Amino acid sequence: MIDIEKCNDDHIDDHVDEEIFNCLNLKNLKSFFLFAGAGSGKTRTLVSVLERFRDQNYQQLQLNGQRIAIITFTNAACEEIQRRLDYDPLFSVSTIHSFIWELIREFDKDIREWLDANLNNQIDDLKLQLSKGRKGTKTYVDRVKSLEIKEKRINNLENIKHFTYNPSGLNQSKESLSHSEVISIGAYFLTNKPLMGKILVRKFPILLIDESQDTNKELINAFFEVERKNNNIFSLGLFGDTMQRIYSDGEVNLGNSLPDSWSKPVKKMNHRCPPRVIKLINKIRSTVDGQEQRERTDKNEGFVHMFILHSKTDKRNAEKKVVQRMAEITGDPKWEIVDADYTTLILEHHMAANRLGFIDMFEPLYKNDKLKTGLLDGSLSGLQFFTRIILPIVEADEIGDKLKITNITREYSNLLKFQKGERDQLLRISKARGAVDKLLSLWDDSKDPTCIDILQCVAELNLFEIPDSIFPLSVKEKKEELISEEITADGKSDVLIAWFESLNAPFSQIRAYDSYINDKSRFMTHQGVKGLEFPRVMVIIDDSEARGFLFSYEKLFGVKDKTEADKKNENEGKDTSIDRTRRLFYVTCSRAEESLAIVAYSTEPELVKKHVIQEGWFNESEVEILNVQ
DNA sequence: CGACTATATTTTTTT
DNA sequence: AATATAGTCG
Repeated sequence: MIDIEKCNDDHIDDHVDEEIFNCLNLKNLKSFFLFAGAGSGKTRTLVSVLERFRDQNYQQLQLNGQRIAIITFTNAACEEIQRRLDYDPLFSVSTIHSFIWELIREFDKDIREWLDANLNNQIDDLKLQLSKGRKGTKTYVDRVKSLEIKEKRINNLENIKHFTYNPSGLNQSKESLSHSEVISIGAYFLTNKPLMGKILVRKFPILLIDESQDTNKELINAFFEVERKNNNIFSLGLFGDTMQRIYSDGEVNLGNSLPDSWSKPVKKMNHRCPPRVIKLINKIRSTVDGQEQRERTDKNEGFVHMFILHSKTDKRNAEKKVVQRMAEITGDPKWEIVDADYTTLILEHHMAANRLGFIDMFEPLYKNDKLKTGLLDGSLSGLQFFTRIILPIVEADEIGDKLKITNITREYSNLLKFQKGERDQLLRISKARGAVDKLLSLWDDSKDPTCIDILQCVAELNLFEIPDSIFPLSVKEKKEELISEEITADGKSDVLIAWFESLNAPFSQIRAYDSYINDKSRFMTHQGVKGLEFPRVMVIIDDSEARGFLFSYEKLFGVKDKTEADKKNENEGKDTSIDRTRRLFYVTCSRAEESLAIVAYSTEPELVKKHVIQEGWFNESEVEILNVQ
């Protein structure tokens, strides 16, 4: 009897699909806010409702030349939804940035006007700051530079026929808008230019927004405005969970003051996490809004375990130990080091670089603003030289795959680009083979050559073309010249010095970097895992290693007291850094499908232990202070 | 020397 | 957006 009731529990959210489907009636469109927590099957709802909608309305939309827009926060989420909708062109699935860009890109004249006004404001601000600030400091120099750039840009505005959107640190063209400009322009146009709203509604009668709690607040309010003006002919559908708001420009009170006409379905189930994890996240949430998720009846209980270590512990050893303990506790061999399959969540990228061992090549490039984005998305040509040519050759050599080496060489090497009807092809092939062998001899006796060594070797052999960005480093004994360039310190030598420092790292770091950037490693950031799920999750918490200032786990865990700013925010009913950290903690914990390990480095392990037990997050038996050398 | 002020630090988003 | 630290003023 009880079992049957429980089984039905797994389906308590089924009515939600129906409710949303009813909003999407083209004759009388209605907006909705779906409260959908972690693992609530939000994407499944989205997909099944849209498929049903398509079956009934395909022709009419086709006839009107209309589509359904679904906008997501990250590319990962965008791809996932596209895939699950079978890449049907009826659905325009895009990130919020590309969606807004597509909306505004034709309006060059209006963009120019907006930019002119916006740049003028910024220039005024900068001038004010310059007049108040101290001279000769780094910030002063940066401000002067920034002012120059902005003045140049504003003077050049009238020459720009078409604006573009390809902001990457290095080759940012004069025509390009930045990420935040695109969003701000979109919000401004939607609010102040009625035509824009009409175009939007005409093209996309239905607009669904994933992770709406993190959508830029000006923009989300602009969408609300469009919705208000287009009752019944436009449906705005928001999917979100306020507890998972982890970016600072989301609308704080989203969902609190929605018009009565909106449908407000709530999903209660969590289909992802095991009962023990759900108990934990409900508890973490209890002081915020008391919303509780229900567990599935068909899941194993699952595991949560917290390991507390002193901040000065050796982290590699500590985390090895944690993994061993998790294997013992859960009896799950996938926590074992031998065939490990768990995901480690770090707060900031450099924490992954430390753990995967590529910090030496990472840090110099990361510090340089022009190289930072390219480093993180793997698009730097100077690194692709190593990751796409050298690394595959080295890996092919390790398994003795001669054919693969030849293929890579043929694809990239100058030595194997034949003229038509050229003679002596065999000679050149053997020459190229000899050159590759020479290059590979750098790894003889299990040596780990530096990237500079490899670069110079390749240059000497004339084996592969060397990207412009690192070409100056391919000439041997260039070091002194670099240092003299440093003294002149123009922008370009900054970049070159960063490259020089980075490429002094051993090549093995390139392999580690490549695995991280191309998602082959087990590491992800706390903020980057939004919407994702993994069977085994290890959350690394370490304020002392983190550099940012947005989150403070030491405060959340009761080690550090509330600051004046926290008390002030609390009194004014505003978000405090503790609230913010709690939400991030909630997001990371709610990724786990089977077992969850929290690894907290603290200056006061005993205090942390006391606090997390007192909060009711963990039982005594689930918390251990590890002493690792 | 105490009091005050300026500065640096992070995540995600594109073609 | 919050705070530790470095720097400056009286």
